[in-house]
Amino acid sequence: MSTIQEVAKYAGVSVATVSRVINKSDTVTEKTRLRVEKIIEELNYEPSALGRNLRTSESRLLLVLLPSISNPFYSEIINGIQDTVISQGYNILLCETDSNPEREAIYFNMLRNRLADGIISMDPTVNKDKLIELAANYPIVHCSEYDEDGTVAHVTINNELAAYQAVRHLIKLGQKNIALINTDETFLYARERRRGYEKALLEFGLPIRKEWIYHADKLEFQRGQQAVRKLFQQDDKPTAFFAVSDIYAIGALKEINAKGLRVPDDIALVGFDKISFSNMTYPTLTTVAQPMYRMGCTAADMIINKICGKEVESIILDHELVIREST
Amino acid sequence: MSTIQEVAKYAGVSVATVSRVINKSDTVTEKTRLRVEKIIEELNYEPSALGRNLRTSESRLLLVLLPSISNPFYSEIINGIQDTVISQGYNILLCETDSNPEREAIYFNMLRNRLADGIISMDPTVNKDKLIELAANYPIVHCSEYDEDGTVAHVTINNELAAYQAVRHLIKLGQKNIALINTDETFLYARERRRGYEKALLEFGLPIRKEWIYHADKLEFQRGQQAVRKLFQQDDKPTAFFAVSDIYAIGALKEINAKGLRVPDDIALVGFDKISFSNMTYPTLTTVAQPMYRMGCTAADMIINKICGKEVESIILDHELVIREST
DNA sequence: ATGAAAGCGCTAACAT
DNA sequence: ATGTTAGCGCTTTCAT
Repeated sequence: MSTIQEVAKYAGVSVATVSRVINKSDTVTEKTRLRVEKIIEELNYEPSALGRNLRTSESRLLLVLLPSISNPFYSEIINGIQDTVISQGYNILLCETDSNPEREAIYFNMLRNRLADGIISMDPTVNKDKLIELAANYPIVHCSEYDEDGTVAHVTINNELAAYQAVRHLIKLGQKNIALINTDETFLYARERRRGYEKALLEFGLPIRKEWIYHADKLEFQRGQQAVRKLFQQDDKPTAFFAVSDIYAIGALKEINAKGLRVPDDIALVGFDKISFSNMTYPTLTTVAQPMYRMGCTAADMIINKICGKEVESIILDHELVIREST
Repeated sequence: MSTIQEVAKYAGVSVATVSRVINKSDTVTEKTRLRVEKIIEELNYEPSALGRNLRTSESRLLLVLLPSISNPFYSEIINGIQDTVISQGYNILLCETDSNPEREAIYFNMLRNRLADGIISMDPTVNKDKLIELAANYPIVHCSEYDEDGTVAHVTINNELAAYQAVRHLIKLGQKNIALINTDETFLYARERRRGYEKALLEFGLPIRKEWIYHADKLEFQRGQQAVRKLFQQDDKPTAFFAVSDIYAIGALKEINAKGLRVPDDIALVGFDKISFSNMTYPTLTTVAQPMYRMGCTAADMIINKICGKEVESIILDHELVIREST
């Protein structure tokens, strides 16, 4: 690997001039520029980001933290982020945390280390204190998930309202026995969606039955199957399910079909996220669509503004209930 | 952010000693070590990776290139990589290329830049010349996909054999009219699996019919639906499908169901990859399982060995035909 | 056991 | 328009 020194030497100029050529300063004569560029080409020289970053103390790298890449929900968000940051000269690196505090700490450290300029986190706040402390000194925004106490700027949807509308939709269809398939309530969205579910029930005079609220721990299809199995073991069986993720809804659907019951005639079902799978099931899934691409773009704009020292406000985007065959 | 200088100053020692404490050198007295550690704690000091990397010229960061994170096939591979590299003091950054040469170039440059120590690529070789040139000077291994001309070490399965076995399975079930739903043949696995498909047909005296080989361009469910639609427009209709990805197979299944045909009675169907969703469909999908986790571990071992200057050999892992309800 | 000092590759302030 | 030089934060060699 050649260095700026070698380029300078062979081009017969100083390193400063080479640096000027690389950084497109306009105070270099055409002739010099061409000579330097020729040498750069010949030596196959590439400026070391390490040296540059150490000097400028910026890396133009953004970290995107996500619990797991196997949830297709994140894909579109990432596309939005990617498209937005690239146009601004940044790049993103995806960091899978598994919601594991140790892994999270590694990525947090990359920020303190100056290896990255900012973090877009889609992770529930595993290490809350650390995050808040970090966010005070470094650019961090939350996307989709966020910290309820609210010191960190975020972009998200109104999860409570979305869940409320989904459940109200079921109730208006005549459903009275609606179970909730929820995820781990360390996720804020899980807590919010439960609230929306409960609010809808209360509003229509339906009882909130603890035994009809199922908590899955991992976001896997199998957990949706398990949920249905468990809920159907009870004497009083629900006739409708609201799942906080399409992943669970798809698992639930599989189990309902396996029991010989028909959706939506015997059992109604609503999911959340409108992942692409949700349109491949039989029947297709009623679900809540989030503006994922736009959410990604927004998060990207926010983090870049933050890096530039601007104040950024949290943003709530619109969602939409997409009614398909399962209700 | 505090620096090593400040720590040295407050601890009343030289920066060299602080460095020794950080790097756990054993030539520091207990007493000094404790004093320095106390100051590090107090100042909330974190060594700058930038300074360190510039000095040691290593980053302990590995890049993992993948075409798209929305294909669940990659998830398990990444888990394998992650688990392996962490134990060796490395970290990975996921880079979504969209098989776009420009994006790929960005990540290639991170390697030349010394921002990363090595690349595990699951991308088809978009920019072949560049890759080969790079691989000559930097640690790169291919995982799953690879370069047929073979200068870059890789870990993969025998795609041709796997496809052959899948199709043979259909033939032994009495199927004579088997269509292939393939992906873009810039992917080597697409070319190999087609070869396996053709080999099986030839071996059992069945004709290879060009019009029964469908090429989808993007890896989306919809393409599987389209494939079936297209293939069914023909006068001579296939009665079985071999799809080179579960994604296509799932789309195909949806379309077959929509036509009122039954799987496997009317139409038989085999997929590839054994993604988790392939067990959620009705009926469940016969598919080819790859040892994804192990593939990830192997790729990780290979790249680390390469970084350490060792010679590494390409490796072929075993696959397995998983027979389920769709055949 | 510890310190002084060089230097990794680069940018930018200052000098010419 | 170009060169000289300091210094970003760290590790490591060589002295002491």
